[in-house]
Amino acid sequence: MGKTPRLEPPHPSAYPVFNPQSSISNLRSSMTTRTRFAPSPTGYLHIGGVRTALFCWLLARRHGGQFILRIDDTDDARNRAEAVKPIIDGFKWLGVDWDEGPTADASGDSFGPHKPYYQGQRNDKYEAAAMKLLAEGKAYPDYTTPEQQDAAREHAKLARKPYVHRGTNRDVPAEENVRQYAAKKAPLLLRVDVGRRVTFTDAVKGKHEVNTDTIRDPMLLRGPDENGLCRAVYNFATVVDDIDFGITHVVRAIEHLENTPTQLLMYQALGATLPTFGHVPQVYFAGEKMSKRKTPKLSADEVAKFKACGWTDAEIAGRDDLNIIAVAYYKEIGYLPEALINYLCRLGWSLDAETEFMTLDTLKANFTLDRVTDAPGGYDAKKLYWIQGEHMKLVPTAEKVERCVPFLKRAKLIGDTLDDRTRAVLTKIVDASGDRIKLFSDVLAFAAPILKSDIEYDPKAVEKAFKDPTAKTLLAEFAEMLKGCDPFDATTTDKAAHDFLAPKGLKLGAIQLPLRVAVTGTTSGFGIFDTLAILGKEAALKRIETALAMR
RNA sequence: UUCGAGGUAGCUCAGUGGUAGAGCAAUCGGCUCUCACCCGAUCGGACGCCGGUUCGAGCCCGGCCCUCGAACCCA
Repeated sequence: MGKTPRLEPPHPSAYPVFNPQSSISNLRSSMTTRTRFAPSPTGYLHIGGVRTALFCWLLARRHGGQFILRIDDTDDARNRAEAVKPIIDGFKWLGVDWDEGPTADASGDSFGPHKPYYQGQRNDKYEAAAMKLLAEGKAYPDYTTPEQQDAAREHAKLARKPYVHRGTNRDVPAEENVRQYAAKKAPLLLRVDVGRRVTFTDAVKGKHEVNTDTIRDPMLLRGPDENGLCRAVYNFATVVDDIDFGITHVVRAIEHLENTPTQLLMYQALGATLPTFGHVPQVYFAGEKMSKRKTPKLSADEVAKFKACGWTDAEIAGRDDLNIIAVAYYKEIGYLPEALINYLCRLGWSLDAETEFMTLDTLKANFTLDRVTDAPGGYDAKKLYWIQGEHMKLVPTAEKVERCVPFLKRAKLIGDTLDDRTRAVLTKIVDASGDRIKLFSDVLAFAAPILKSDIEYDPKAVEKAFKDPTAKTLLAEFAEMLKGCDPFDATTTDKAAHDFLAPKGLKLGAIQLPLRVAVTGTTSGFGIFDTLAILGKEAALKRIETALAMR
């Protein structure tokens, strides 16, 4: 060990830190927790990313700090509003709010003391930081040709050794490098001192130690592009920004763990205090990293569900984010944001040995990095669905109605404006449906048979209900009794049914199915007497008549 | 190939040297009006393998196996 530099994270009270770009952050309270989530604009919000973002957000909220959103678009081709919008919309839907970052309209503007928060708009800062390192002799231009580098890489491969790149001007004096770089731009590399060890403690994964011999001289700035612009590479842009923003906890996906020693050297070169790092394990699907490509397309059932919601085949086909990997899918099929949040947080993190269901308040009050698990977690759709059901039980009827409305409108079961009478009917339907509505889109299955004026009889249901020839006779007799029911409410018709069946020695089962199919066209639904009541006497009797006349 | 991270019930996770746990799923039963809800029960495990330390190992040590990830002028 001896003279080995140790890059242990400081005690939290050591914040705030050196900040090369701004003096504002030096005024921060030393106890502030600042976290960030930095998605690259891919055009959809990945649920694995959401989980990481949730951890960051919860950490900031728990400690009264700030959560910052940053768009990592150093690869400038991706810097387009349409690629950012779905990400921002996803967070808005989830209710994950950010204290600084891109504006909610995804116009490319930012808000907050360190704006802009788009890396594509911050290259001047990266260049300034890199020039400082160049002048100090900590960075140097590399004039290695691609051919030379390929050859070196091939050589290392044959020798079965990892390729560790060192550039041409590594040992050239600082002033000379400044002169050469001014004359001819090239990739700018950080000089890594060999023969040293970098150690750090990850808040999730524990102690890590790396020998600098295995760390290549990392690129800070790329060589000039066709416009002569030298754009920063991810690793460097991230470090410059995290320092500038005063990030205290860098929580990100495990694949960044191996970037960390390199970034630590950058922090050191820039003279900055280190944040705490926490690397969270991946979300798996079927045993590997969850990705759009590996994830199943919509099932036939799901497609049917979307179509019932009023989607056309073309609309479904036109949305590549209708996929369990993207947040949009959950929104469109009617999940509750708090259920997705609960599930995602539970995936790879635990409150204790048994708690599965957690409200947002519980999460905000209890989230800690040290209970993030080491092992990757597999996505489990059934578990999510169960959690959804649990959260749905807590939603009051009025709110449930409100949140079902967009689905009913889309399916054209109700008009664009909602009158009081329709709202009253919907309330009755939602109320009668009870816990059967797991997803908001489920409301359609219960509402459609009642709201549609032209009843659609499912042939299979009809077959099943009237297979027994006595069914129609019974139903016709019972219809006569229904005519006399006044008021036509569930209690009255229920009593009528029992009065009708008891003398015959029959139970409700004898008439339940034919009656249900006659008035709804399907075999399932909520309570049959609730159904009759919501339908009203006239419509109910008319439907029974129609059913009796069939075949 | 090199480096890194994992492996406890079908799945997600607890288990911090002292008799292997929870939820979900599955199966069965009860309730009811079909489903859902609710209630009850059942099924679940050589803790990846081998060895070592220990009175005692899922936990500590060593080796191996398997899985995943990284090794880009991607992020």
